[in-house]
Amino acid sequence: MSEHIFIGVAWPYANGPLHLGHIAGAYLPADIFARYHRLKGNKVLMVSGSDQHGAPITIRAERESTTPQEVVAKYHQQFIDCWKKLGISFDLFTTTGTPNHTQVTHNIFLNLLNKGYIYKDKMLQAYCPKCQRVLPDRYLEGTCPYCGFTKARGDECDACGKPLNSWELKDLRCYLCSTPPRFESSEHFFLRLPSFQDKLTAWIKEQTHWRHNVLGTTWKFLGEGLKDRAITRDLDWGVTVPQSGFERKRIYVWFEAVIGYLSASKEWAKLQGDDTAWQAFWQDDARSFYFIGKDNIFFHTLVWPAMLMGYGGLNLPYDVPANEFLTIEGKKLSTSRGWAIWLHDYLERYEPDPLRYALAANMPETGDSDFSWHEFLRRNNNELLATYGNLAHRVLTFAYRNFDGVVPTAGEMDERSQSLLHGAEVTLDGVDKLLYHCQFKEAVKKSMSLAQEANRYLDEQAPWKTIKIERETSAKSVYTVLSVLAALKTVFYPFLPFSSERLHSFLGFDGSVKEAGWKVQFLPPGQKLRQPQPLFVKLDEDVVDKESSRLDSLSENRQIES
RNA sequence: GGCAGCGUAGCUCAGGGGUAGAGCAGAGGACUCAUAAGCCUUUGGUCGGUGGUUCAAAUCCACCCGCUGCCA
Repeated sequence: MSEHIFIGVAWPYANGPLHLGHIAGAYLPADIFARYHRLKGNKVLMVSGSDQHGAPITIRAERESTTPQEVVAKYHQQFIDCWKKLGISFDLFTTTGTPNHTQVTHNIFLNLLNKGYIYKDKMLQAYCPKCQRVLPDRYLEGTCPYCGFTKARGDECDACGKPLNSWELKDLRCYLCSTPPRFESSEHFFLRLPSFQDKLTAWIKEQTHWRHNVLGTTWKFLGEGLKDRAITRDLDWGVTVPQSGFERKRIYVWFEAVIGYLSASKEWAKLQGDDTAWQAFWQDDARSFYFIGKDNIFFHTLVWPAMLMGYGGLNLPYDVPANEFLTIEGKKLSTSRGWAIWLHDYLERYEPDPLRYALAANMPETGDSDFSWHEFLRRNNNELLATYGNLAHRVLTFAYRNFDGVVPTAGEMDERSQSLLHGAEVTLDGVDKLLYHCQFKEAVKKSMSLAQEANRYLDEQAPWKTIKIERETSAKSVYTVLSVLAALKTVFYPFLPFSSERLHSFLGFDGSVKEAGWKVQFLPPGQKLRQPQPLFVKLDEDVVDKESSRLDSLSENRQIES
């Protein structure tokens, strides 16, 4: 039976390029999951988009003497290019800047307002008279009252780690121009999160299938007690507030960005020519999955569900398989210090599949994990290429040369060969279950072990020997391994779509792996093979040194600049 | 500071009350179809530290140390 699977992926902030942490954390697992479900014959809707609002973008635009719209457009285009090159198969990747998004946001805002989940109140805000801008906490700087650090931010002291309220700081000033701010009273809307506390608690209790880290974080927030949160800001860049008197205010990004999941679904439906097509993914038995980094858990397990509960009639998340963080060469990623590997930069120089493999095989599912160029090289050369790529290449070239370029007729299958074919089906089944439960790392491992088993079989059978004595025996072994390759291109498809498609074609199939479905696609004897080529490129050892020094120099330059 | 997660073989990571696991790296071997890839065998860890609960702890508890994140 075909299922409806909604996949929401964290909205990247259109303020800078994407790095490997973003990919390992959200985009790659989401794409693996989407491809898997499509192959299973399920209906998948995977959406996301550029988050284009918020103060950092306006400030960046001012610094670069351009407009927020131009900053956003630049990165939005870069994101789209990256998705294409890396094979992240969104059904729609839009932005929060569409009229549709504004309309959907207004609809939810007014709905929650009418039901009393949103109320109006006054709050004090810091305002910089020189920048003529309301200053969010992190744009305030001053001296920490606890440790005396002179560059503490309005929300937290970087030196002693204490959380702060901006008015506690001594010598308070604007982070951008050092002018002392003045505090003004301003009217804003607030979301009554506490009124969802009980319902959320009851709902979270049922989510026993969620990851431990996600549940742990969620319970922590519930335990502390939810608090009301402002959902509007004094800004001019953002989604407008549909209330008179609020013409110069905008909806706070955190509130409208999560609504993007719904507005993107509606936009997708319109593009399909069926305005109601989104409903099948948001109602009834449809299950929704949200792929995010651990920093985003609060918004996806509590805030967004609360908004949905208040709104009514739409499915709450079925799962939020948040990943932990990726470190680079053992050090934490830092965009401001230039300690990052940028996706667009990687894709200019290397193939997508090896990266997908390296990140999936070591995905930060249960804890932070590390990416190093040495490890990347090893994964590519010793696992991907040596175990899987070489298996494909040795069998395909052997069949191509010795059996007239066609799939040989197997003849009678012995027990060993049958058990390997059975093993292929067991693997398919096992990977199926693992992917169903979002256990990506295990799924890669299990897939690779099938390739290992096939290598072992091939060595035992030695068709290169038997072909000199008994052609049928050799044909049987070759046929068996070709069938295992057919299974491998299927199990690996979610992880390695590009090489799977190539293998699919070398095996003589037409069309895409997608159409073949999640099953061992046995080869018709006599099917014409295509001239095989190596699936993966061996990387030279000096890649490690080159990339490491590149990383160091980028990082140093960045520090000199700032 | 509070809270959460993590700390397991040289490296990257699984496991999670009952004789320590995988892959890679290292060592030895047989083979040669293949991108000098593959296969077999093998070295290697008192599971961050100290206490405690238990017949039994890497696994539970307490405290400590280190790393990471969150504090809306």
